[in-house]
Formats: sequence, structure tokens, C-alpha cells
Amino acid sequence: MAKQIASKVEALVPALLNWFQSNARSLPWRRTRDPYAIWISEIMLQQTQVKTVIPYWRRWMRELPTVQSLAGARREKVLKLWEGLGYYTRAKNLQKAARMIVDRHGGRFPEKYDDLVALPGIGRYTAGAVLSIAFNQPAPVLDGNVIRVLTRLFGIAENPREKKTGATLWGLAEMLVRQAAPPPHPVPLPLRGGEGARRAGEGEVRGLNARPKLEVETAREPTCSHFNQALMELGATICTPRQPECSLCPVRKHCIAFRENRVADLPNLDQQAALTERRFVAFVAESRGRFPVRQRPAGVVNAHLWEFPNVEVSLDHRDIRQLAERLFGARPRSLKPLLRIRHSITRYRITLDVFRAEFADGLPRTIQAGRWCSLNQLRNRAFPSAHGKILKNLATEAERRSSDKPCQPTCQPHGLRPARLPVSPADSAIAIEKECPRRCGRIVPR
DNA sequence: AATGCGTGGAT
DNA sequence: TATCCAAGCAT
Repeated sequence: MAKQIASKVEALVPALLNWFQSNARSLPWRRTRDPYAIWISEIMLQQTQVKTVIPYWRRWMRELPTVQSLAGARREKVLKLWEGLGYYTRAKNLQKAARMIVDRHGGRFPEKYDDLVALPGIGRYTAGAVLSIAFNQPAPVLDGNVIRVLTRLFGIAENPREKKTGATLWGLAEMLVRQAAPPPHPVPLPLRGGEGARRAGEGEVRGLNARPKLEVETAREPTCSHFNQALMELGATICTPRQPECSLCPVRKHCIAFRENRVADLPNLDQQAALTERRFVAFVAESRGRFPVRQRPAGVVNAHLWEFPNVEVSLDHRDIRQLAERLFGARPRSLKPLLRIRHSITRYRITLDVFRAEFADGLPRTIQAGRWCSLNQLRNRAFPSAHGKILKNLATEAERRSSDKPCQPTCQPHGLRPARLPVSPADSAIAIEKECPRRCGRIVPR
């Protein structure tokens, strides 16, 4: 059994290396061997697709091209560069780790596994990825792609999340990348039989010809780097979760799942938990061109990012005015529904209802732990995706407002009288206004 | 061991 | 539209 696996491993490595040579996608981080650049790409690629990462990586490398620049950057800038990628702890850990590299490693990127996994945000996978891809060390990687490829190739039906199965998979990944590494010493002659012509030929040349130049030439081909990337590339482009392109697979003749028609059954993952519905109501208030926003505290979802004041409510909650009063400590002069955003984070499906709130002049100067920011100040802060959409909506509206000509005659700033609103002290109803029908962005009385 | 952490692409 | 899940890590 072990022998079968060994010979299979031996066959897979050259096939995948050869395939990768002509089928590797051209990705920006594949044009460098800078460990810092590769580290950044690996962190960004955690649970995130290549297509999404590319523009973020380019911008990050332009703004923070070295580990020193990252270590010295302001956190707000780091978060802004990460805005929209999610899992924001990744960005904060990147900076922590960069400072550790500068402080404890003299700014030189660690080349040892133990040093790498000691850095925040670097686990077993990322350490292996940086060691193999940047330094061409025979360190294994096991990510979602590799799990899929290996469970199919070797017909592993156990749940890969189980500890024992995970150990098996890591073991295979290690055998493979070791096989991809050139032998540490010139292979002593004579070779025993059955090793295969390729390896024998290589050994002969090296054994007979010990010129240093040849060693250098041999070592130049980064086979560990390419092999691990080949494994992941196969999983990303051919051996995909759904509708894999087995007809294009360079190793299908070695694939147990393909032979036994079990490709669709592997890997055997447990289905994800059902989503829970939640609803939030957020407010955009404005006073003299400034908007109140607050920063989320440490230890919660989207920690340290900014957001518009909001509260969670029951799915059928109706009294928006009451929410606004509670949040701002003042009764809004008007309330207008602005937009509804649906999104999901982790296991929650969230509806975010956003309202525009106007207050009598000078009313809410402070929102609990919040700040009044101009549009430009808002643009420099990092928002979670849903609140980023609110900001985008705001910016679009402001753009429209400033570029359009004044419209006649109902719109207050462009035309005539102020909106006269029925706000008697005892009145609990809020006058819902609407936008100027000429789309100048202003609010007009209904 | 199980759960929390975001977002968007693909189908 | 609904569902899956992507170059995982920390606790």
C-alpha cells in the first residue's frame, strides 16, 4: 500500500510540474520572488478568490511596497487598503507581523517554519506557502484546492475536516513536495533499479560532473514552488468543486475518483449551517455637510471599522422614529427611507434599512462615541461593505446635487420656500418627504 | 472540536 | 434567486 502511494506520488510530480509550466495563469504575484509580496498575496487569498484579490494586491504593493513601509503605516491606511476584502483581522495581523519582522528579525523576512508560524495571521498553510513559493523549500501546503485535488486523486472519502483525515492529507502533501525537491546530495551511483529514467539520468550527470555551475543551474528551477502552485492551480482551474474539467486533467489517469466515477462525491464536506435572518436600521444624518459616524470597538465583527449609527431590530419592527430618537437623543424633523441593503456575514443574512434623518438645526452634536465627518473625511475611513454602499449612495447624491442646475420651483435650495413640515409637539407621526422629482437630490415636501 | 470571522464570484 | 464556497486563522 505504502509502496503504491510512493509510486503514485512519483508519477504525479512530473506530470503536474509539466502541466503547470504551460498552464499557469499569469498572476501579478507570480512575477516576483519577494517574500513580502508573496506573503501579502497569500493573506489576501485566504478565503478569497483570485479575481477579487488582484486589484487589492496591486494597490497595496504600490502604497506599501516593503515590510518597513507596512510596519510604519497608520492603521487607518492599512484598513482602508483592505476595505471590502473582509476578515479585517487579517489586515491588522499583517501590520503586527510586519512590526515583529522589523523589530525581531531586523527587517529580513523569516525563512524558517517556526519563525513564520509564530507571526500573527500565519498558520500552517501560509507558512508552507511562503516557504515553498518564495524560498523554494519543500514545505507542504493544504488549502481548499489541495484538499479537493488530493481527496479525489487518492479516493479519500472521510471528512477532511476530521483530524485524522487532515493528517493523512498533510502527509500526502508533504510526500509530494519532497518528491518535487531535487535530491539534497548528488545521487550516489550505482542507482538501484526501478527508480525511473528521469531520476537516474539526473543522478548520472550530477555524479559524473560535479562542476558548481551545474549545481546552480539545477537549483535555479524552483520545483517546490512550482509544484505547490501546480497543485493549487489544478484545484482552482480544472479540479473545481462543481463541474470539474476532468477531460483536461493532466493526472486523471491516476485519479481514483475519476476511475470510480466518484468525482462529484469528493471531497466529503459537511454542509454549512443554515443562515439566520437579522435586520438592522441605520441612519444618515446630516448637518452642514457633515455626517455622524462611529467606529466599531475591538472584539466585535468588523472591529475598528466605521459605520453609520444603527441598531438591530426585530424583523417586523415599524417605529423608525423611535429608533432615531433613541440613537440621537433628539426627535428628527423628518425621516426618509434611503435604501435597503441585503448582505450576509458569516452565518447571518442581514437586511439593512437605511433612513435619512433631518434634525432641527444644531440638535444632535454628539452621537455616542461618534464623530461628525465631511464627505471627504468619510472617504478616508474604512467601512464594512454594507456601510460602504451607504457612503457610495451619499457620494453619488452629492455629485448629482452639485452638477445639476437648480430646478424649479418646488425644490427648496434650488427654488423657493423651505419645506414646511407638520411637526406639532404632540405629533408622533413623522412627515415622510420625498426627493425632488427632478432628481436634483434635494428633499421636497410631499 | 467547533465556531466566529466578510465578501463576492460562479452557477 | 439561492447556494456554495474561495490560496485559513485564532480561540
